[in-house]
Amino acid sequence: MNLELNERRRRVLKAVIQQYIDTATPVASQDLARSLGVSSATVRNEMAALEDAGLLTHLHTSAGRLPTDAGYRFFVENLMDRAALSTQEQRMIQHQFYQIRSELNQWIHLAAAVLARTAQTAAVVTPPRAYESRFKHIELIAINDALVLMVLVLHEGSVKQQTLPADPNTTQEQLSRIAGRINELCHEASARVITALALTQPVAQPPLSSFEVLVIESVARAMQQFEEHVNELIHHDGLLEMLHQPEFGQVTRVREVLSILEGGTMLESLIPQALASDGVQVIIGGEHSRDELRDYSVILSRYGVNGDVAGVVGVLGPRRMAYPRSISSVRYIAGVMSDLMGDLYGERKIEPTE
Amino acid sequence: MNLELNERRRRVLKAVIQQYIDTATPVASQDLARSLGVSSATVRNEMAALEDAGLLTHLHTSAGRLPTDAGYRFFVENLMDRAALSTQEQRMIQHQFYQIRSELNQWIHLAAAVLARTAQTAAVVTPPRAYESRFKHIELIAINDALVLMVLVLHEGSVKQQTLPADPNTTQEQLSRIAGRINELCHEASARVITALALTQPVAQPPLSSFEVLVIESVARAMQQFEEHVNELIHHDGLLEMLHQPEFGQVTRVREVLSILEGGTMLESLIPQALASDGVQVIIGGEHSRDELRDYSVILSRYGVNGDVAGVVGVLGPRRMAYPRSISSVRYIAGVMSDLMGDLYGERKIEPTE
DNA sequence: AGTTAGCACTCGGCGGCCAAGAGTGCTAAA
DNA sequence: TTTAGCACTCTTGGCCGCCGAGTGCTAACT
Repeated sequence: MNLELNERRRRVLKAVIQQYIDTATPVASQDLARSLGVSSATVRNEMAALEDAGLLTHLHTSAGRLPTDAGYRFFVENLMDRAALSTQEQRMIQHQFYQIRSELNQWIHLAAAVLARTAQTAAVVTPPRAYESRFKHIELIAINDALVLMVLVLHEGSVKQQTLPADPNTTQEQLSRIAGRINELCHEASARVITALALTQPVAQPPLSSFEVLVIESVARAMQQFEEHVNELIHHDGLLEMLHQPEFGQVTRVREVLSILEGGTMLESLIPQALASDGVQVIIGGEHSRDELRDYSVILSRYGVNGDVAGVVGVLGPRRMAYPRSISSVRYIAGVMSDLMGDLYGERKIEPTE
Repeated sequence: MNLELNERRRRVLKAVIQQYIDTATPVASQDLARSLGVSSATVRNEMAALEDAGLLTHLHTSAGRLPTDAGYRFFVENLMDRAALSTQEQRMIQHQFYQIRSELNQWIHLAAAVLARTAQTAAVVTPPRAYESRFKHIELIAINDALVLMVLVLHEGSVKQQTLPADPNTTQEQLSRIAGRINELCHEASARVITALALTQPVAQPPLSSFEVLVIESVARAMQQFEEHVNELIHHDGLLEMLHQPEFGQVTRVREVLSILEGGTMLESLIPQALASDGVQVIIGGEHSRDELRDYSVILSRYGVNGDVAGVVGVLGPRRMAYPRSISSVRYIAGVMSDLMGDLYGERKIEPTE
């Protein structure tokens, strides 16, 4: 399709899209005549041709032109200028991540906030998730006579906590010994292996106490739950900024976007796809498989350590989105997060256990 | 003021408010005439008297009446029927909390979700916070050659995690020994005490290594940060439900409420106040000190263990809020959460260290 | 004195109408 | 191939008048 367009026609298309993204109003032939050095009539002819090609439309006869999904797609793929972040912006972002580098669970908050601000739309981030979680460490801490706090650390660095009932007279030393034993038994094991361990009492000396079995079962359950639910957690930010866009003039739109962000829409179709692909994904309006996304565009990228742990960052906005800027922002943030995770996991490789 | 109102006048006020809460449209004298057994003219006279008393208004001459802030206040304090949750609802809620009783950090999510659903507005919940955090336990786990994951457990059960740089050749056994030593040194100490510990190298044998000092400093900093920032985390839910209310017909309202929930408005004035008071607080429209809250009502309650750890649950909604139902819901959820926390902390009392 | 029927009056909301303006499509000339 | 000119289309905003809802007041009734 791109071969059919001569240079001037491309220029017209590009100008229409850029101006429409900028002003949110259909662009008239007059608007482009001066900057292109031709008359408005000529521009109209070109526009009509672009409309025949399916790249532009208009809402009614006497209205200016605006891009179709195909128009945006062509723009994103062939026309747009890369809008790299300024070095100053890059430094600021780097600096913010550097400041919280040690607090892993704040990464996604920061990423969403920064992305929402630089791309000027709603941002979504899922926490990093290992392809298969592995047990790293467990700790048992007496809370009171009857309760024990179990802190479970997984290989990719996530920490889960849970309380367990305990025998009234268990001391902290006993708990530490039990934790030590379980740490050895479960060393580097996957959820499946640990589940098996809890079921088939292993030939261990001395045999496992009922409390030890309980702990192992809890570990297995927590790891399973984690694997199942971790990427159901989508953090988002920047909704407020996006509401300033004119497409959110009526509340039904707001409800729509809220239920996309907080309902399961993103998870069910977009996130898995982004996890499975390389590079930055751009999905425009009607290209979505889901009807409720028809009026929105989404830009997503995987981040993380190759073949190890990964999550997704991206933005959601109206079809009329600042694609160049948004794409650059998503790419950049994904890069920064990947680098950070590389520092954490880089030196180590998970090798298959069997 | 409540003495001036005779029985029938109270009935009229109550009926007006209940119907207005229900329908969101000003109520006409005709609407009440039948149910009160008098003519509409009589009702009009009563309404005019209630308007003189400042409890009702109307938007223009030919419109029905609606309550003023003072009217709502009088209703909440003298007129409304307590709307206890049905035993079935109570059982459902209890059950849901029971299912996640072991996962402390999910409490606030569940509380917000349940509250939003039962009260049918936006719910806000802050995590529990101890009046003064105390050190409980620390664990150091090798992540890779150069990084250590520090897991810090505070007395009230919250868990903080952080990565630290380490000497390249530190083994897990060494780390465990260091953790053990720090656990003894910091036992039950407050942030202040630990900060002092890091500064004034204590007379310890053998003297603290530079890594040990780093860990202690990190613990102190994490505890301080926690104390300062913990109730800056407000979780909210139910925004989407609330947007169905007719007062959110225009997007500016939505923006308003979003910036109340996500900006600092709640934290700065409402949360501290709720933490400092007993029972359920109801603040109606213009009673708020903050201008941006003028069109909203807030119902808040502290929850937690007496004198130990506490957080806040509550709802935010339009002035025209289902007060009876919302108040009961907030009270009930606060009770459930307090009970749960009692199970965790009840058996133990924090005694002052000096 | 309290209650009620009756009635005039007020005000918002809605639909219809018109004029203005924006922008196109087409035609014919350069 | 480009462009000037012009008729045509469609939206937008303002204005007008009607209708209905609901009140406030007065006078009659109990």
